Parts: sequence; C-alpha cells; structure tokens
Amino acid sequence: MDTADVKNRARRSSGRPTLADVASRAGVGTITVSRALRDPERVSVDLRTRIFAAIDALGYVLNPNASALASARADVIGVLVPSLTNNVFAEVLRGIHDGLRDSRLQIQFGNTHYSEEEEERLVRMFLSQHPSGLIVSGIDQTPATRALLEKAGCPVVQIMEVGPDPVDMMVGFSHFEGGRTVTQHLLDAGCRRIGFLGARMDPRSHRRLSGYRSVMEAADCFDLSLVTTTTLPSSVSMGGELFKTAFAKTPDLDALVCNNDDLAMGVLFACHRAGLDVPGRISLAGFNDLEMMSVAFPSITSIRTPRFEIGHQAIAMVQAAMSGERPSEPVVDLGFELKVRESTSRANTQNI
Amino acid sequence: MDTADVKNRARRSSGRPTLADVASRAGVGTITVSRALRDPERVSVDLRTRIFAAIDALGYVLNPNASALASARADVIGVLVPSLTNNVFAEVLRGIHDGLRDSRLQIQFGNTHYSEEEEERLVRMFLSQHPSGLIVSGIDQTPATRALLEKAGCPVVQIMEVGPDPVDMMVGFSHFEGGRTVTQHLLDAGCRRIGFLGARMDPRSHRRLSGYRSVMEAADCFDLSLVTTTTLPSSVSMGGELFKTAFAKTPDLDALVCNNDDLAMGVLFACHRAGLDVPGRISLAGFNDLEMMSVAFPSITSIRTPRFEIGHQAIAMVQAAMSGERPSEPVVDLGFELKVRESTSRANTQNI
DNA sequence: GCCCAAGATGGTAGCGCTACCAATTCAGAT
DNA sequence: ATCTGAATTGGTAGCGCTACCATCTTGGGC
Repeated sequence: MDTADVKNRARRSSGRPTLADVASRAGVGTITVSRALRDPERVSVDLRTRIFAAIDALGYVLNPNASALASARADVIGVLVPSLTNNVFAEVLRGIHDGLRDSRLQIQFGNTHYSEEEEERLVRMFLSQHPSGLIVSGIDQTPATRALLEKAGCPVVQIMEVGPDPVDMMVGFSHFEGGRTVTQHLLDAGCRRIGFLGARMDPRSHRRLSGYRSVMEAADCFDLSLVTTTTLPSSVSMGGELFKTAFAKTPDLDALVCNNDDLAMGVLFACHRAGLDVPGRISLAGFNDLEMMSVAFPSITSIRTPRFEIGHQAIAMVQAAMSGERPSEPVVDLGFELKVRESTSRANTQNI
Repeated sequence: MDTADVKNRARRSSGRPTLADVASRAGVGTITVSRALRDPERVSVDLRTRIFAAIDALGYVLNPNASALASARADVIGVLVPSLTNNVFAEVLRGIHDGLRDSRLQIQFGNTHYSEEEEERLVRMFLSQHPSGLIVSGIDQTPATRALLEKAGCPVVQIMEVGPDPVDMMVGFSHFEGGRTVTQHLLDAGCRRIGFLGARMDPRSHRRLSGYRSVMEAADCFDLSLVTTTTLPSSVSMGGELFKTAFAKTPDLDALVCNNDDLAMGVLFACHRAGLDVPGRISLAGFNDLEMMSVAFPSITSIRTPRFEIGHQAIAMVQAAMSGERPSEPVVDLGFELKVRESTSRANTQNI
C-alpha cells in the first residue's frame, strides 16, 4: 500500500517523521493526532494513549512552521526591549521566561536600542509571523508603530509604564510617581539642595525627572542647575562623571537623586574617592533597586521596581487574552516601593 | 466585488497580500518574486524593479512560516544561554544582535537556567524549526544533546569556552588559563594566603578554580581551606557572605580570587564594612571585568573576557558556514586580558 | 547557419500541518 | 421507535512559499 506513497514522498521530505506517520502508526486520522497535541481533552483517553505511544516510538516532533502556516498563528510571543546592557530588562525577560514554563510558546526577542525606527522595523518583522502575542516596552511608539500594533490581531502588552491610552493592555508603574517619591523622601530627610543625575534620558527617565521637578518646585527648592543629564548611555562610570559635573556646578549639593542605580553606584565610588562622606556630606538615592544596592557600603536607598513581576504579569495577560479572557482592567499598575537605606539616613543630614 | 474570488479565498486567507498578489501585479511568475527576494542577483534588473515596486505598493511582507515550511529552513538562529541575570550573557547577546545587523536572520533565544536537561529540551525544540544555525553555551552538553547537535544539519557554535572536541565550531577562551593568570598575578604581587571564592560552580567556574589550584600548588601555597564555594547563584550579596565564611576559616587571608566580579564587589563592600583595607589588608581580584570594576574604589583587578566579541564572532562563523565557507580552524580562542588595578597594587602587600 | 552552454523565467507539486466540514456513535428526550 | 444534540473522529482542501524541473531566450564557437 505504500509503494506509491514512498515514491511520492522521497522527493522533498525532511526525513523526519510527520503527523501522518504518527497517525498511521496509531491507526487514526492525522487530524486526531493534531488534536491530541493541541487540545488533548478533545480526544478520548484510549486514542490519546495510542497516539502518544506512537509519538514516543517515532520520536516525533511537531513542525512549528507547518503548524504556523496552516493555522495562521505561530506559537511565538515577540518581545521588544530597548536594551540588554541594562540589567532591568534582563530581569523583565527572566520574568517572561518564568511565566512561560510548561507552555509551548516561544519567545522571539528583539532589541530596539532605544530607537523608535528600529522598533517599528522589528514590529513589522514580528507581525509577519503572526505571533500569538506581542510585548513592547514603553508607551512612546511612533504613530506608525501604534497603528501596526492596533491591527496586530493578537494580544499586545505595553510594559514598564502605565498610561491613559493602551494599545491593548499595559503593565508597569508610574515613573513620575517614582521620581516624586524618592525626591520627597530626601526632602523629608532634611535635604534641600537635591541634585538630579540622569543618563540616556529616554522617555521614562524624563518622567522620573518630571516627578523630581514637581516635588522640588512644590517645596520651593527647584533650581535648574541642580539637574545634570546626558543622552549618553547609563553606566557606573557615567555616574562618576555626572557627579563631577554636578559637584562643580553646585558644590552646595546635599543630596543626589540618580535616574538609576548604575549612576548611584558611580556616585558612591566617586564620593569615596573624593573623601566625601555618604550620607554625612551627601545623601544618595538610586532607582530600580538592583541587588547590590542593599549590600553596598553604605547601602543605597532606591526605588524597588517590579521588573520580574512585570514580565510575569505581561505573559499572564497575553495568555489570558489568548484564551479569550479580556481583563477587567487593561492597565495594571504594579507600583514600586521606596527602600530606605543608609545612604539617606536622616541622622546625618544636619551638617549642611 | 468579485463574488467567485471572495467565495474561494475568504475562507482561510489571512487577508494580507501574498507572493502571488505581488507576482500578478508585477506581471511575473511567483517564483521570480521569490527569487527577487532571496537572491536578487538572479533576476534581471528590469523585473527586479517592477517586483520591488509591486511589493512597496502592496505593502507585501514575506510570510516566514510558509518560507520555512517550503524550504525546510527557517531564517532563525537559536541561541541558548544558561542565565540572563548574569550580565555576561547579556553582553554576548548584544554581540550576537550586533553581528546580525542588515541580515534577515532572527534570534530565537532560550534560557537553560544552567540545567543540562533544560538545554536538551530546548535544543530539541529549536531543531524542530530547522534553524539556520545554533549557538550554545559551554562545552558540557549531555551525550544526548551532543548527538542532537551533531546531526542538526545546520552550523553549530559552542561559545564561551574552547576545548579539544567541537561539535562543529567553537569560540571562547580558556577559563583554566584565566584562573591561572589572575592567581599568578596575586602570587607575583607577594600574596601567599590567596583564597578562592566561587558561586554557582558551573563547569566554567570549576575550570577557573582548577587554574587557581594548579598555580597555587606549583607555588606550594595550596590549602583546601582557602577555597570557599557554593552552588547557589552568584550575586553581590553572596560575595559578602562567602567572604565572611572564608575570613572566619582562614583569618590570615591576604588575597581573594573571585570567580566573578559580582562576588568581588560583594567582598569589597564587606571589607569596607569590616574596616579591612583593600588592598592594604587584603588584595582582591574578580573575573570578567564588568564595567564597574574600573571605577570602583579601589578599582578592582579583573580578567577582561571578550563577551561581546564572542557573540559577534559566533554569528560571523554561523553566517560564513551558511554560505558554505568552512573555517580553516573550527576552534577560535579569543583569549582574555588581565586588568591590573588598585585592588592588587603590590605596594600594599608587605604587611602580612 | 547550426549547435550547445549559460542565463533568465515560469509551471507545478509539494512542504506538514490545521480549518472546515461531514460522518458516526451514543445517550437522553420525546 | 424516533429524534436531537453532544462527543468523537476523519477526509480533504488549502495555508504561502520554494524545490525541481522545463522552457525559452541569447550569444558565441565551430
């Protein structure tokens, strides 16, 4: 019965077993095998057992390309982040991967390098595969990207921030409030000449800066010369350099709010090197609460941001949407937490 | 509207333009469009222009799933790394992405969490898509994984290490020699009671430890109680904890070789906190040379490892292999570089 | 003028899977 | 008995693309 069959198949087959091989070995139709794989509940236990036995015996693995073509849906979730150097996004990715355990979904991941054009290109590329979901960073897509996302035909989650107008769903926290909270903490601790250091100055950094500014203005402490930023990438050494610039401009600084922890760490080292006591002479706070902040000497006050949780939640939202559940609230604010540590201990803020 | 057409096509088409749409608009055969996309040289300039005009007009994007199915080859490179928390692999990924600019290749990336079983599962999963290449970390695959890789039917690059028996190609450096070099440097600086701190203790950590041990034994300084390790993940705080353990065991320590920079940073902070001068009382060296090592106070001696370059080179090797070039030497050793800094400055090693 | 190689182009048959129906069975309702 | 609907299973026609040939030029060597 299969002479003709063999003659026909020999031409281009990859040599690997196919669904049809499994089906004939198990004595069922191909579609039943497909169902046993995608939705086991819909196949009787009896057949299911035989089918899985055949799969094991043949070492069958489903061909995801054929599956994606036939169903116009790839078991892939596209993830776009602006950077990998940045520890923060590595943890988001970890959260995403963790949320994906025991799922057949794959992550396809792209690095936009903080470029909106690159983001648009990647969204286009990802959409061409008909992904099951898309996760993008931030809320500042170009109009063209936004239009692409709106007709993506799959769940879309914007992560890291919350805002009023989600493409589909959103999970993050308010960088503006984060900036406010850490600045207010420094004011409460008695600091007045509180500088702001920022690198990269992507939209999220700007919103943190706005938070800083709003609190400083309310306290009548704002002074533009207290703000030192660069569009260059953030790094520990950049923290040191920004500190030098800031200290030269405003030597009466009594505290620094850093746009992120890398910078804060750079400031700490620079202060050590310059013999400036932290927090005795200068109080110091970071943003994100990387693991090292709590063990630094002195330990450094920071805003703990729910990076892992954001990834986890984003995947949960994608999966829920895939099974038809619409979230009651499409925007999830995971908040943040101020971690007060030695670097802003108020006992030392008197001597200014 | 054209009823017949709609009746036939409306059923399952995705609604997006296909190759056939482009072909009919350009007045050519579908295969010619396919060729214009994959290998423009083989299509006359005249047709090429018309085809690309049609593509632009229709907003056509190639369906990678259909392409992969038909050609039994996906434009995807699978990348397996053991961790994302670890900065080191983030930089390798950066190098990979950077090497991929202007290529239609995509990265599909998987996290093995330092588990050989997970690695095997992921290799199997990746291979099911017929990737164009595979990049895996390390050289300690299970026999089953190795067998899968050997008949992968695509270029395979093992990264991070070099060894005698590549599956296909290899790019990395010798962790054993790295461990030797940094330890020898400490010996040369006059240290004798040189401890080793290690976390995670994956195979690469073990090889660094072996390097340490071989040099220490040659100098007749080896003492098992100088070695403090844990299988728990590496972190800055873990560095502090290992330091406490080590210092309690061997209070006459005059130097520490850390398995990586995170640990070294933790040790530095712990020393600050304990009032132990670095390098006055204890010399300190890390491994990998993360950016912050050079700006820490004191700056920390480390082994600079070519992480970005490894990713870059791995992609270059995959691409070369895809176009049929076999490298003259399948194993590329990118080496490493000892960065001597304040934390091991010999001026301070007398007072032991 | 003829032949053949090389280059350009196209027709068609799959690649391996799933959507869409249809067919079958069986329990429970009428 | 007959009908109805749910549950289970299968046949078949694509999904959109590329491999494999076939065909049709063109140009140069003899």
